[in-house]
Amino acid sequence: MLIGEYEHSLDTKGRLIMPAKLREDIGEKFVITKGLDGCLFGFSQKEWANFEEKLKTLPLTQKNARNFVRFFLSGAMECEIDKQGRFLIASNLREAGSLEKEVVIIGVGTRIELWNKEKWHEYSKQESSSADEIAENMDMIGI
Amino acid sequence: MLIGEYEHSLDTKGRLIMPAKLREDIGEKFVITKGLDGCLFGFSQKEWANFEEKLKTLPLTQKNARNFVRFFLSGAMECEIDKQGRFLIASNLREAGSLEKEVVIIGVGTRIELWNKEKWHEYSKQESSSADEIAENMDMIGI
DNA sequence: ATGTTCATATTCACCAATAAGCACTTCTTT
DNA sequence: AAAGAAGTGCTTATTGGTGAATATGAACAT
Repeated sequence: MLIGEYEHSLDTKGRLIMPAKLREDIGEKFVITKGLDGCLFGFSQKEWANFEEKLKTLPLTQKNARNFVRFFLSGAMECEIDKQGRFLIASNLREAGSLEKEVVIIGVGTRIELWNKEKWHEYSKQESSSADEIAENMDMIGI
Repeated sequence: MLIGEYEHSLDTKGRLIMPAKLREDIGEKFVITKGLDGCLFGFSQKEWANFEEKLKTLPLTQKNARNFVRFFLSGAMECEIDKQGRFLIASNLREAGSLEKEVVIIGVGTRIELWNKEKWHEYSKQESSSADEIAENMDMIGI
């Protein structure tokens, strides 16, 4: 289970540390893609296979679905973690995720997400302030 | 059953004593997350597993669900109690719970809560003054 | 009261994770 | 062939997490 929030920075070559606590779960090789809400997604090989399966079931006949599939697959790349715990993010993905220097890496259960630090704080500030909504959701799933 | 109110302080590295009376129930490993009303929640592994299962069923395609899952999982971490009865709280969670030095730990049945001491006293003062109101609500659940 | 035990507080030293800089290779472009 | 860009790997310094040692204080028994 991937959880937690970590802050690290890209080096001059566009590499990023994979936080030690996520390394085991994400695996030595994993896949990153363009994500939703302006971040990048990262999947372990297992979860990626899972995700691919789901994409395959979408009807090619629907434009929506075609777009959705294109978005994820065209924006995907395989990453490998080096001996020092870093991985390289291709420049097109760095751009897609607005990653410049400071990056926030979060674990979201079955995937990780990479965020531009400022964007993340903006986003999470906004979200956690809607505590009532959160409480309602908690109700829904029974906490 | 987790009950009681305890007051302890963070050491310079951000570690906190788990009160002896809570240790057995919460377990050696447990999970803390951002909570509501400005405190942190702590769940035993069993309670957390339950919660995780439910989160997994939420759809990636809905923004609401994404927000909710992000809030809890990115704000969660697994803690382990060391031989001396302490556990480390990651700095982002210390910040989220406004924990500086003095911390109040309370047992709330299925979970514990960590509060900034001052905030807790403020909150509980305010709440206990409305004890009548609470009593009325008890009606609701048939006490 | 005295000694004993247990829970907690505090400090220090060590080790692992990370940040940052640099050198080397490969590939592309000119 | 030379220069530049991009990718890979190494080395060093720093930070922060972990464990050990010790001190304090409360609860309890004698």
